[in-house]
Amino acid sequence: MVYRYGATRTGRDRFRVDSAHRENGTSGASGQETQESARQRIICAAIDLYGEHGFDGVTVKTIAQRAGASAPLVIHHFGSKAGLRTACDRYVAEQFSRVKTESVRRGSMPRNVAHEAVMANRHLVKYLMRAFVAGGPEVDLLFDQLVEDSLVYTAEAEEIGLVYPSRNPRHRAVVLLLQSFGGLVLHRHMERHLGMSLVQEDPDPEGLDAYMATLMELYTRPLFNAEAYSELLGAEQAEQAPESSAL
Amino acid sequence: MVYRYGATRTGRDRFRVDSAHRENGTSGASGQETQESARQRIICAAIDLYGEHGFDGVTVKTIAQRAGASAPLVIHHFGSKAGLRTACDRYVAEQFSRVKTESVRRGSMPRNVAHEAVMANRHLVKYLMRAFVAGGPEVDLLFDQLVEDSLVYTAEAEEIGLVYPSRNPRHRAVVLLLQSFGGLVLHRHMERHLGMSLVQEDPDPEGLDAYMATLMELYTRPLFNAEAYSELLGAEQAEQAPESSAL
DNA sequence: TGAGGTGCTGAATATCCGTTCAGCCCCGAG
DNA sequence: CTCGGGGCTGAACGGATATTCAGCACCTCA
Repeated sequence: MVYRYGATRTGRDRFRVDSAHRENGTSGASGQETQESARQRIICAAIDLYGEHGFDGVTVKTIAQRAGASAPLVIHHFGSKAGLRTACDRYVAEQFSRVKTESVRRGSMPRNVAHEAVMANRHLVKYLMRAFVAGGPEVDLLFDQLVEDSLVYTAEAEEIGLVYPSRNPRHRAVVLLLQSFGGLVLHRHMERHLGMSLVQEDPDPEGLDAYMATLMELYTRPLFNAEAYSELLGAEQAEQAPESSAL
Repeated sequence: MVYRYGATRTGRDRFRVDSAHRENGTSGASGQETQESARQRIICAAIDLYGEHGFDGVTVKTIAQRAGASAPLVIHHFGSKAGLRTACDRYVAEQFSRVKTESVRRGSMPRNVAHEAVMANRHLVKYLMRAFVAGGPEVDLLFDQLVEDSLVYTAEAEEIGLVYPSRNPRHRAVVLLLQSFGGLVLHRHMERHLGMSLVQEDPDPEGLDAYMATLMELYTRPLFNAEAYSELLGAEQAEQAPESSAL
């Protein structure tokens, strides 16, 4: 009963990381990998269940069962439930960095990296969203790295003329990242309203196209009329209202 | 030891709702309100603590202590912890609708409503973000109402010429709402990177201005060069990549 | 063959937490 | 004054859960 991510490898799954790639816990781990090590199975099960039900919605026993192991074994390997949590954080961070390095080695266009990486590793992303709202040292670091990567990619895109420059590229990167993740964290409501979300099992193409079209509209055309806005702002007497219904 | 929201009423607090406004549980509740009822105190304490630590991070006992009551009293009033949760959901939804109706009665510009409402009711917003990611009937309904409201406001803004029309206003409203809430849900990282967040205690003005400037830049000027983008898209052979690093 | 070590488990433990119970205080009605 | 009831509490209960413990199976090396 070995648990395995996903089902079939479609064309879009180029970016999926191999879940069987073992992260060596102790340096001299005597290799015995006729099949996935229990430690690895536990981590994968935990990531899936945590991503689905949140950190507090899953018991150690449930994770162990899903991994085909016993609860004490989980403790044996990770010391405690918190230890498992940080192990998962580390594992996810490592996998994401692997995705990144592999995609640059493959010479992919940077503009595809993030999106395809998300699509191909839903479990990891779902976990990551939970982790981002919960916070934690490992995961904060990962977020920071995403900001840096985003800055690099955006700069490259600027040079091609694909992206317009910003007065404060770093701030723009952070805000864009936060906004993008917002749609993932609240995928529940995205599913309810748009009929799809990026992390659901089988996103139907038309819903995805609708979402992408909306994003493209938002990002290729202005939303506010800047002149009308500042005009209106000047017309109102003392109302200090720097922003609009966009929160 | 009566717990009370906030401290002093500044000019910006026009939109704050009166936390003492009692929601009548049983219809014929014999009124005895020399001070805030315990039921109300418990709800306020729960909203604060839930918003701060999440639904699973707080015990009934903690809530009771904060409200100056005992754990059994919480159960006595709400039946169970889940009952308290739905009572909080209902209360928050009611407060938000109150904010809305009061602001329209006051004749405020709709474009200010959302932003100022957020600023003035941080506890409610913090709770709401937790509730949005957790989901639930009451809270889903509230989200849907926010979408509808946003549609109305945006339509009005369109007529003034403040906002440009969209091919699919509803989709745009949903995506904008999700993106905006993303920044609130992940306020942790917004604080770490921008030095402020909309739900923190005392947002320093310069950080807020920086954030607003970033938002305005994003919403008044295009981010992508549409021509360059579609050109690039046509140039690439079979790469089906509908979107970019914006996730 | 035996010793030791590793991976793993079932049962037991300790703790926490939501909930129940029996009863107190206080106030208003008869 | 007495009765009754509502608001409220301390103590106890029961279930769930992370963690510990003692030991089993198996494998390796002497």
